[in-house]
Order: sequence, then structure tokens, then C-alpha cells
Amino acid sequence: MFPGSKHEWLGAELRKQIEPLDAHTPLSTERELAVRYQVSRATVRTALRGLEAAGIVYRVQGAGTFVSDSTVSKTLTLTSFSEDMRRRASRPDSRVVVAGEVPAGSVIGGELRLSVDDPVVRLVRLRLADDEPMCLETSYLPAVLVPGLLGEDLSSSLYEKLDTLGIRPVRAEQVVTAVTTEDTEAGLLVVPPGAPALRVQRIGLDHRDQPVERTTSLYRADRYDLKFGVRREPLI
Amino acid sequence: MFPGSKHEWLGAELRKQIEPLDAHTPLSTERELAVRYQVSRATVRTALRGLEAAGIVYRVQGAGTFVSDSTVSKTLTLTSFSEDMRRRASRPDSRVVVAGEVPAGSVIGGELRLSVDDPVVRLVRLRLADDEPMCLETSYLPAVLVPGLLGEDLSSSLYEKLDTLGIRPVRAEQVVTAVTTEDTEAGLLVVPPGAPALRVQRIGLDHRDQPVERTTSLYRADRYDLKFGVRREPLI
DNA sequence: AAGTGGTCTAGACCACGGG
DNA sequence: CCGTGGTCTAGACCACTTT
Repeated sequence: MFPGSKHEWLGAELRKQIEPLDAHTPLSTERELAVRYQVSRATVRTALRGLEAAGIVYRVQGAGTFVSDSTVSKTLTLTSFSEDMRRRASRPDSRVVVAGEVPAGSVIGGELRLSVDDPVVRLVRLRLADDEPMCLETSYLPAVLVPGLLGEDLSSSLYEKLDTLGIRPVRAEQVVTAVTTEDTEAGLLVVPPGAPALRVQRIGLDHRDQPVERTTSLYRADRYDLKFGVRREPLI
Repeated sequence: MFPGSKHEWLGAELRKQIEPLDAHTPLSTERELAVRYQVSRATVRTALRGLEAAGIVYRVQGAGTFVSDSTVSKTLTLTSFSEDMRRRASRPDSRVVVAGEVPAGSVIGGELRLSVDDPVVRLVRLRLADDEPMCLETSYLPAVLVPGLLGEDLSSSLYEKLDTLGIRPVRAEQVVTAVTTEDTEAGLLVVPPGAPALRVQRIGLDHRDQPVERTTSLYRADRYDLKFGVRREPLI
């Protein structure tokens, strides 16, 4: 009751109870849960839908709801490098390579829905995990949205800083490609030139579908992979 | 009313109407739609949730529901190579490189939840798009699930064949990495040895969370990228 | 203040799965 | 057959955005 809605609370509660259970263990039925937690069945279903979307349970019509066998990963969600590394039990860090304000230009301007002359903050950072170079990240942000950002310490989480400014990407569109590293990139990542890398280009959008961030991440192929779940039909 | 549920029908209906609209155009309110289509507001919300999950609309509490500006792509769903290529307006084809039955072994056995001695069908195919090599695909399937598969023409869609056998992956767990091609792979893909490639390893699961397929796809980096949308929090 | 989407209820019937 | 999750209804109140 304290923070959010009933279904959110119930979802968190069930999550805790499910944690130690083996895969394919059946949960209580929706009707039982509704009685036990003194909520309507619709609320139970909303909570379960959240767990299903998170890859924690699966449901079979006519049979029941069961604990998922998630060997690989939870459904892909939008995360920052810092969050990602902490989840992998690594210590994230970063070194700022370039930080400054430049005109958007046509490519970045188009993607962030700005004019070519509108100023954007450009930020190139080398991201480290446990002091090892992991990823070279180039971010562009509309300058009007992030006043004073360039005066701050940029070696910690950018997403946390944006959050304090009221900027919260809730959705992103990503394009993933395999590339071989150029000389300067290879030098920064401490790999031989031509070593393979995973290039992830992301446009972050806020709750009104406005672009707030455009980031290209170049990950060392030997130290990074992208794990995620997909569904045949989007969940409804 | 003909094929499925009301919310499915309504979702498809709204989808058609939304198609020509500009991004950020507001839809009718949920209450209006409920009256117009003679359904409850809950049903309208179910339909809209589907469109939201598909990246077609976004909703802002207190303001309304709006057409998404999807420059890149719809949310990632589980698709076969054939579907994927047709969506990219390319003509898919394939050449069978190897097809046979082998013992699962510890790696494949573990992933498909079989014993090391259980037989699996191994299928290596070169996938073409518009007659150009695109991807080298190695699939493993539990042999008991696919009797007679090896006697059929395997150059068309594997997923369609599986479907006729009642095998339908609804979910998959994927791991994407960047690699450089080995000599034999490079030869089949017609790229220089050492050329970059995108490696997608997938375990397909049916509606009961049972593994039914394990496929490794090696895509030419110069001809393929992976586009998808992600959300900060899973949709509920 | 008015209107929007978000949450929640109590009830009903349907489609499917298992004994 | 019975019990399961899936769909649907009609209504209510809340949190939020806009005017």
C-alpha cells in the first residue's frame, strides 16, 4: 500500500515467493490468490501479467500459472551501461574522452528531432568494467534539456544525472550491428585494430515519445554479449 | 467477431485506421471508443495495450493516447529467417549444407533438456536473400519431436514445417555476439575470412516453456542488422 | 474544473486442459 | 467432467494534464 498500486505490490510479493521455487512449479490459482490477498481477480491478473512480461512465470490456459525456467535472462529492458554492469556483478567506471557542445548537424538533428543548428551536448566516454575497457560510448543530448551538465562529473551514470533533471527515457529504438574496430577505437578499447565489436545505436524516448538521447555504444566482442528474450506475439 | 476475441478485432480495426495518421495524432478517448464500438472500456484498454506493446501508440496519463513515431521498428518479436526476409521485402531461399541425426552431446543436450545420448536432428543451411548469401544457420531439434523431417524438402521455412507438426515456439532466449568469420564459414557466406559477422544463438520454447529448437545464426555484418525496441519497464 | 488514462471491484461466461 | 486461465461487462474512484 505504501509506494504504488496494489498490483505492483502484489507482483513484488509474488516475485519474492517465487524466487526459491523450481522451474515449472505451479503457482496458486488466480482465484485463490485473489481471496488470499483480498483483491479482485483482475488485480491478480494484472500482477501476473507483469511477472509474465518479465519472464518470471508462464501461463497455460486450462492448466495454470507456472514458474519460468529462465536459464538465460529476463526480457530485455532499457538499461544504462552502469546498471547493466552492476547486474553482471562488475564495477562500472568511465573516463571522459571528449565533452562539449556542437551543432546537431543533419544526422543527429534528424534523429533527435532538432534543427541542424540546434546545439547538442556531445559526450564520448570509455566505459570500464572492473577497470578493463569494455565499451566506447558516444552520446548526443539536446543542449536545452541538460543545462549545466558539462560542468558536472561525467564519469558516473548519465541516466542517473538525467533523472535528476527530470529526463527519463522509457523506451528506446536500437539497431545492433557487428563491425571491426578502426585504429583509434581499437587503441582506446585496447584491442588489436580490426578486432570484432558489437555496435549498438540507441535513440532514447521519453513518455511523450520525444527523443532525449542518441547513443552509439561500441562493445568489445570478447567481453560483451547481448542477452534477451523475445516473444512470438507481443503480450496483451 | 469472426476469428478471435473482441479486443483482437478492435486492435486490428484501430491499427488500420491509425496507419495513415501522422505521429503524435491523438486517438479518440477510451470512453469514446467504448461507446462507438459497443464494448466495455476494459476491452478498449486491452486492445490499446496490444497496440502499445507493438509500438504503434503511446499513452500519457491525463492527456490521451497518441500515434507513435516509430522511425526504426516495431517491438522485436520472434520471427523465422523466412518471415524476417519477407518483411524486409527480400526473397528468402536456402541451400541445405548438412542434414542428419546425431547424439545431442552435453552442450546441446543441456540446452534442449535432453540426455547426452538422445538423438537430435542437426541441420546446417545457408540462407539466401535475393540469391545473395546472408546467413549460415545451424539448427538442432529433438529427434522425437520431428519424425520424418529429414525426408522432406528443407529449403523452405522450418518454422512452417514445425507448425504442421504442432510445434510452435512462442518465446525464445537469445544471445547476440559479434565475431569474425572462420575460413569455412567465410567461404559459404562469400566474404573474406575474418570478415565481421553477427552471431545470434537462440533457444526456442513452446507455450509450456519446453525447448523445441536451438539455432545459431551467423549473419553477414555487411548485409544484416538487428533492429528492435526496448522499454524501461515491462508492459503491464 | 474538466477530462484523460490508471486502478480496482464483483460478477459472468467461454475455451481449453486434465483426470 | 471440473477447474484453469481468457474474455467481457458496468460501474466507481484516483492521479494526472490541460484549460
